[in-house]
Order: sequence, then C-alpha cells, then structure tokens
Amino acid sequence: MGVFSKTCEYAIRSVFFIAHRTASGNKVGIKEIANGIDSPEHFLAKILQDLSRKGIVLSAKGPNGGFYLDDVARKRPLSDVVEAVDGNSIFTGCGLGLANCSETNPCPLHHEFKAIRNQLKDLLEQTTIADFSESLNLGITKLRK
Amino acid sequence: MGVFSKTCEYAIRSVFFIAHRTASGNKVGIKEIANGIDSPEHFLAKILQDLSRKGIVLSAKGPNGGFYLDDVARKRPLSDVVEAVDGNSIFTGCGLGLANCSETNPCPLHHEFKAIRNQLKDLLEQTTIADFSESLNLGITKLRK
DNA sequence: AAAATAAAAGACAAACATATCTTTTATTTT
DNA sequence: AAAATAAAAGATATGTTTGTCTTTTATTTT
Repeated sequence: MGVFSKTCEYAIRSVFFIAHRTASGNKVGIKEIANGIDSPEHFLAKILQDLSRKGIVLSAKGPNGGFYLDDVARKRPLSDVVEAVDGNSIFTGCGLGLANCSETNPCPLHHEFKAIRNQLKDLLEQTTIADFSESLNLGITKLRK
Repeated sequence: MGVFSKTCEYAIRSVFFIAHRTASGNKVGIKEIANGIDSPEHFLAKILQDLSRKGIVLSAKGPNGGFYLDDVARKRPLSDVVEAVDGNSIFTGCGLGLANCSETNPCPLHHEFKAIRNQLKDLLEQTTIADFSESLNLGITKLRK
C-alpha cells in the first residue's frame, strides 16, 4: 500500500502530464494522457471528470478539446490535488487508525508520526503543480514505467 | 487511506497490547486483546495466526493458553511487524506508484519522498515493541477509541 | 479418559477500490 | 444543418481488503 491511493497516484501523474503538455495554451486528450502516464484510459477519465468538477483541471469538449490548466490551476499546491482525491486524512489521521487520537490522548506513535506527517504536509503544500514541469521538460524525471 | 493497512494497524496495536499485558510471563486471549484494542475479534484472530506463524508473536493452545511475547520478540523493531503484514513496499515503493522509479530514473517526487520514507524507516527500525510499554503502563498512551 | 479451553484453520460475506464498456451531451468544423 | 470530435455520465465487472461464522486441532484440567 502506498502513501496515496492508486487513484491519487494517477491524479498526480496526470496533472503533471497536463501541465507539462499544455504550457502554451493548447489542450491534451484523455488517450494521450493515459498513454503518457501509463494508466487505464477509462479509469483515468473518471478521475479527470472528478478533478474537473472540483476545478483542479479544466476541460473543453468537442474538436480540439481536451484537458488543460490555466495559470491559477498551475500554481495550486500538490496538497489540493491530494485532498481532492484522497481527502485530508493523510494530513490529520492517526498512524494506528485511532479515531480519537490527539495531543492530549495520544497513541504510542502519535508524536513520532506527527513529525513525519508534517514533513509530508510541508512538501505537498509548498510545491505547486508547475514546480515539476521543468524537470519533465528536460527529461530528467518521468511519469510512466 | 493511512500509511499502514487496517490489518497492519491492528497488528501493531495488538502487539503493543500483548507486550503490555504479558510482561510477567503470563498470556492473554484473543477476546481480551480484541476488546483491549477495539478490533473485530475474528479478523484479529486471523492476523495473530499469521504473526504467530511468522514468529512475531508466540501462542499456546488450551486452558491458560493465549498469545504472549518472550524477550526476543519484545526486542524486535516495529519494522519487523510492519514488514510481516504489509511487506516492504512502504520502505521502497515510489510515491507515484511507478515500478521503475529509481535514483537514475526518478519520478518528479522521488528525492522529496526519499527523505520522508527514510524518516519513517528510521522510526520503525530504531524502536522496538518493548519501547512503547512504559507509556502504556503509565496510561499516558492508549490503544483504543 | 472425558470435559473444557483456546488457538488454528477453513469457508463465506460485505465493502471498497480499481477497471472496463457503452451511451449521452456539448462543441467545433464542414 | 450535418458530421465529427472529445469529454461527461452511467452501468457493469473484477479484485482486494476487511470482517464474520463454523469447524478442527492441540493442550490442560478434572
């Protein structure tokens, strides 16, 4: 089990891919995205529909349509993508799954986990979708296989 | 979705509970454990059967039987428990789910994730089951609700 | 030896995550 | 207006995780 759900992994990868491919105002279709990030096309379509409804990605129907990001969407932190798909439990939940775990009523791992969670939180909140485009442009990082 | 699977959460909580309750050579039954950590009894039974087979916990059948830990088992790092249940993907897997992600072929989040994963790895490898007994004894930490 | 106890094992069920396929709606191009 | 395009929506399927119930095996007590 990863840190994110499979759905969320596809979501992040697709958002990176869309940002990378639509930098100059164009759009990219679902088939191309699915191929570009190596994901099941129809499953990804569902995910992008959801992200579109929530305003994380933009979309246009018809010829020359597809998915894209405007400047506002590009500058959203990764945490917005994660939260849209997996909710905020990753930022707040107890490591041992206890519902009432808190500072005053902690589980044995509470404090140790807080440090790790905060580091993840900071990473996701302090980087934007756009931040990862350059290394993709340069071919230094990749989104499939 | 938590960092660990539900199964693994129950496993860790039960191992802490057993360590806490069997410090002086006695044993504790499945009903008492399930109640003590607020988990489904029969589901936990399966988990403990598995942990028993793998030598993480010890068990004895019959009257006055139950689950317990000896000194060796008490001193095992938490990483052994996690690995027995969830495997080692949590220590090695790519944050974006890419099979071939590596140092030389990284995903966009590779380096950032490595830091977080290593912190988790260190936490789990450097603490033992026994390390958490004292705060449980003192009632400072808890394993249910 | 018989009865009682408690884990081990097996079969099954429900819920959720993941994946596939088809139809509909909106938009653009001709 | 008709045809083509592409996302949106709906229905269905598969797989995995989580959870429940029953039977069996091993051990101890009487």
